[in-house]
Amino acid sequence: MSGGEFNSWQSVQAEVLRRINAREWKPGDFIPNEAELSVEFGCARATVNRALRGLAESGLLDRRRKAGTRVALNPVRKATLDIPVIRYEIEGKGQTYRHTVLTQERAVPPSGIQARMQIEPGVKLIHLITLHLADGKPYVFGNRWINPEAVPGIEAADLTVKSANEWLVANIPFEGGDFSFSAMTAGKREAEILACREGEGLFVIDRSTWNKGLVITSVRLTFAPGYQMHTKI
Amino acid sequence: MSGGEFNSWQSVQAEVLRRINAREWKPGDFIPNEAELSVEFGCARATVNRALRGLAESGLLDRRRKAGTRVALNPVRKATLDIPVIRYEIEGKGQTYRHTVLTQERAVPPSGIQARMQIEPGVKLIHLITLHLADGKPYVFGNRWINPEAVPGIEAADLTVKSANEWLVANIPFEGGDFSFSAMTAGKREAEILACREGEGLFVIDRSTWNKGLVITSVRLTFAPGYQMHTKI
DNA sequence: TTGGACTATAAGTATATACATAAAAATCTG
DNA sequence: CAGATTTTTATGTATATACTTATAGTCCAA
Repeated sequence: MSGGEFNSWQSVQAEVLRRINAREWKPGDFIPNEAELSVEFGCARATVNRALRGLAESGLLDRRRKAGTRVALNPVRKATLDIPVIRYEIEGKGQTYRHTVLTQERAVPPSGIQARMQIEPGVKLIHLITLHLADGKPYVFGNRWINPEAVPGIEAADLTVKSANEWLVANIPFEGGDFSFSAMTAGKREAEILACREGEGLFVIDRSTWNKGLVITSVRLTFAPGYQMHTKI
Repeated sequence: MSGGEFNSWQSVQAEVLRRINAREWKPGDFIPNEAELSVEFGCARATVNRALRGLAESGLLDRRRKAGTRVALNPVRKATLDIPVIRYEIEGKGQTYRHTVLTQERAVPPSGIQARMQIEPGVKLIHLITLHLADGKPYVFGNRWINPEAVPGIEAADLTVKSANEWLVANIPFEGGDFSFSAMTAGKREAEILACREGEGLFVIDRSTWNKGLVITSVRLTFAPGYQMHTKI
């Protein structure tokens, strides 16, 4: 072979992709090793490595040392989705953003939150209910618990000016977070706040962020009807 | 500085992350260029490049040729989520999987589907309603349209044995897909199929996949109440 | 003052080489 | 023959070097 010249990792990747799609290399098949491919493609092994690594990261190839590289059997595709700050999301659509703090208090969290945030029983957290509006219409409301232990300076911050989320991302570093996406049924409270009917299906994001083993904050975002999250692979 | 030795891209990445978290490099700041960092860290520029590229991919750094590298101002964090085949998802939880085809027909799609799949008006597609069960209980139901034009062999396939999704991922290569996640309110039909109450909030995934410019299939997955998608960053 | 050409710069990439590491396969040992 | 040990091998990574490419910034001319 080696009719074509492959002198960039992108072209190598494209060719490998083509072979997978054309079923020249079928799911489960081992493909030639990097050394062989680099000879066939007329490029350095590092170039092949770069190309294959990308495909492995996206779940299309399985690679193991010594064993080799094979086309993934069950293509668990990985989609990446952007988690924007709500203000940017709204302003990005050309709408005006506003947010209001409905309540702010110190309180002992319910047991679910307590467990998720790994808080000792009886410890009080900051509890914040906020509403974000797009063009004046309710967009999403947030039910947020903040661990003041993990967030120096939060007491002094005026969260009515900048939203808690924005204040946190701007001031408190974090290592990771976890997200869950689900749906709920609008109860009386949600219907009131989001100006929708009781019983409507609402999109919900639960998010916790942590740093140095301490959970900083845990928030449930309940979106007004019609909200969609979008991504592609 | 250069007190510590950084001889792996992971350690360089960790150190850069630490500086960002410690606000030594603040959001919006330009950080030293690769050449300078490689001197400071006592490693090759390629190693620094590898480290920074990873952080840029995850949205924490903005990199532009000539301009340089800066700490991202609005940290649009990118979460990756796995899109598994439903059978694996269910079996992975230790439950038994079963699926049934409720209806299968050829029909002209509604205009929304027609537009999304870029189908000429009046062309008939394969329309498939399926239900996936976990431990015998309704888990998700799929409302799927398949473009037979793009899927050779679909007519001959028995989709009651293998689910349409599995058949497609096993037999038809695809280049990309797009996903949207949302919530809906259970109507009479959904309530019946999923054995839930009318008016419950349900999690919905709409997915289209394409190859060579042709949309292969478009499906709406409506999940039984309680379904959650999970990811972390 | 604008707009196009030029230049300097930082990231992006390719390559040969060398060594590290995980793990499959082969070999040795009790 | 089971279990431990060694060998082999494919991927993973580091490095020096060289070249490519995008583009911010500058300069000059219309």
